[in-house]
Amino acid sequence: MTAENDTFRQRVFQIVAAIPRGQVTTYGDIAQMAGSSRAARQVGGVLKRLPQGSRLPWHRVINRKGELSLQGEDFQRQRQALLAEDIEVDAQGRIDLNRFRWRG
DNA sequence: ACACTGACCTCAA
DNA sequence: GTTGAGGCCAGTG
Repeated sequence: MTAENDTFRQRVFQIVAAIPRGQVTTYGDIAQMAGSSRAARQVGGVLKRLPQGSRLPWHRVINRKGELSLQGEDFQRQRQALLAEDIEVDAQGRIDLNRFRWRG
């Protein structure tokens, strides 16, 4: 966590913070916006290790298939957070990207 | 510097 | 519709 290595993480923070309420985007898209188009996994890594108490809307980030990538209780929490902003998520965690995807 | 991990993605079958 | 293999590359220890 040196000064230089913070750039990717910082960009991810900034991009995720910019996702409007009621919309979602994908790990891959964030990676691309952050300037490293093939670092989709890293976006997940960054969000996984968010400091507790962060107000970043991490729940608005899903995978390319339009599904939540989390499991268990985390899955439930993300689903509730999305439903709370009127995003339609079925029991399988699927979302219609054509309707809720954020276009920057 | 090295080895390993993984909230991903693409493509092939 | 599914599954699996292979690649990707920023974190982590």
